[in-house]
Amino acid sequence: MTALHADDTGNGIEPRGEATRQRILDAAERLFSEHGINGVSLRTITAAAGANSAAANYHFGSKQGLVEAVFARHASGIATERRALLDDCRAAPGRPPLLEQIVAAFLEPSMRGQHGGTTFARLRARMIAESTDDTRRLYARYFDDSSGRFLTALREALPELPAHDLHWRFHIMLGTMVYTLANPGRIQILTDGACDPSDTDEALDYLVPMLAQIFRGEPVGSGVAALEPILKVGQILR
Amino acid sequence: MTALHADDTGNGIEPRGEATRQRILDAAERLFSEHGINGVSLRTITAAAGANSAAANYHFGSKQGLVEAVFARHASGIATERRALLDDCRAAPGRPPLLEQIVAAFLEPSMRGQHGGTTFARLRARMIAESTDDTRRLYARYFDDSSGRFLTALREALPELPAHDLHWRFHIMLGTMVYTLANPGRIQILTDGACDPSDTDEALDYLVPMLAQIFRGEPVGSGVAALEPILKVGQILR
DNA sequence: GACTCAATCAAACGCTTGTTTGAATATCCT
DNA sequence: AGGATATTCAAACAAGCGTTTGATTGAGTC
Repeated sequence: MTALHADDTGNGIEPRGEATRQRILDAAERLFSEHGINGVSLRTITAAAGANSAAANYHFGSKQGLVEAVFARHASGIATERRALLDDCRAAPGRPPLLEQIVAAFLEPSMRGQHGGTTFARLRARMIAESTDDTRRLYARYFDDSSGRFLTALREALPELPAHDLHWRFHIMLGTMVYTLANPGRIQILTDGACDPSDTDEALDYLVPMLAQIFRGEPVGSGVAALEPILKVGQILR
Repeated sequence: MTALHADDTGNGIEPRGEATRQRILDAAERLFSEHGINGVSLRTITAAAGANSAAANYHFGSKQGLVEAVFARHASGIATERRALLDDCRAAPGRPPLLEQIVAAFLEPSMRGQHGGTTFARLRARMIAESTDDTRRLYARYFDDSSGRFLTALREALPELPAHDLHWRFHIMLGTMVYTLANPGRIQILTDGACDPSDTDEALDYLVPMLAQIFRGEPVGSGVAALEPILKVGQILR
């Protein structure tokens, strides 16, 4: 009744409690993504996992420990696959790498079925929005490095785009991705099903070329200037 | 010690408990937006408001009642101002209405200082991500009508854009707005402060022309077709 | 078969939660 | 003044929370 769990040592045999551990992780991932982290109790999770109420604390130390374990289970996989796909882009025959390919390399690991699928995606979106200091640190630890790599790759692919524009468009890409992952259902009602962001395959098919087009668009500074004679943006309404 | 509060009847004098009511609303708005709805207790709120622990239940019936009151206080104002600004667009001299103007009419009421400012904006973003059935219904009740109006206005402004593209771009606009409102601080670190989405004025100056440019972009279907000889999107990586 | 030790279990810990209660207080009306 | 009413208050309620405890289990080792 003492120490925390030690990771699978790599040999074929697994620790005896591993099955329970996984069931708790699965239940926690599902319930956290459905009701938010503060919205689910450890008792609910362990009950759903068919385990004793004390099992979560035994295997993960605390609720926060369980949260981090749930997050780490897929986050590192996503970050790793992102890096690999980005390297593939750069090693491609026709360089510089195609913008679509970079965008796809960023989005696919999050939105395709592996790495927890839509359930884990929804949890990530929740964490970004809930965004306590704990979760923010957690998110940054796993994803800031990969985001940084993509920013430099994008800068190489778009050498003429001002940094200001690049960062804002990256921000748009992140926002779109998170919103797509977080929202299974609202938009379809509004649009009579003309687009379905909860179908992540359809979402990828649209978002990858669309975001590439956004990155390729001319810098917005000049766009504003061209518009100025007509109406100064930012003063339009006030 | 019985009935719930009745709204200000419009005459100069206000009910006696109105001051407390407002202090509770203010404290709740701030704390909800900082820690999420499930992350704050009524006791914390009433303490921050300098009121008795029972005051929240007295004035709003229940915690859910307080949540709805906090939301309603600014949501209806935002929706109303949106409608008014959209009508202004259509009454403008040079028709069809400028795309920038429509986008600004959609974003400004949420992102400018009135209607709760960044605090309430953050709360909205949280609610979208938390997205229980209750909050979803609440959000829809106040904003679906205005979103619908903007969709038809955009369709008029862009008659040649397929509905599918229009809806997806609207989705991108929503996601970008929510992400901008939800995230005070992460991107700046990543980008050395080259863009600051938490400064909502700077955000508006960039997002309005950028989103207009996005809406004006050519339909993505044809973009994919043009790309097909090189690489079929959606099969790029798998 | 005895020993070991990770894993499970029922039970309890102290604390916080949302909500209710009934008395005390403040304000207004006549 | 006095009575009516709206609001505040301290206190309590049952329920649920995260966590800890100490006994019990059961597979692996000697």
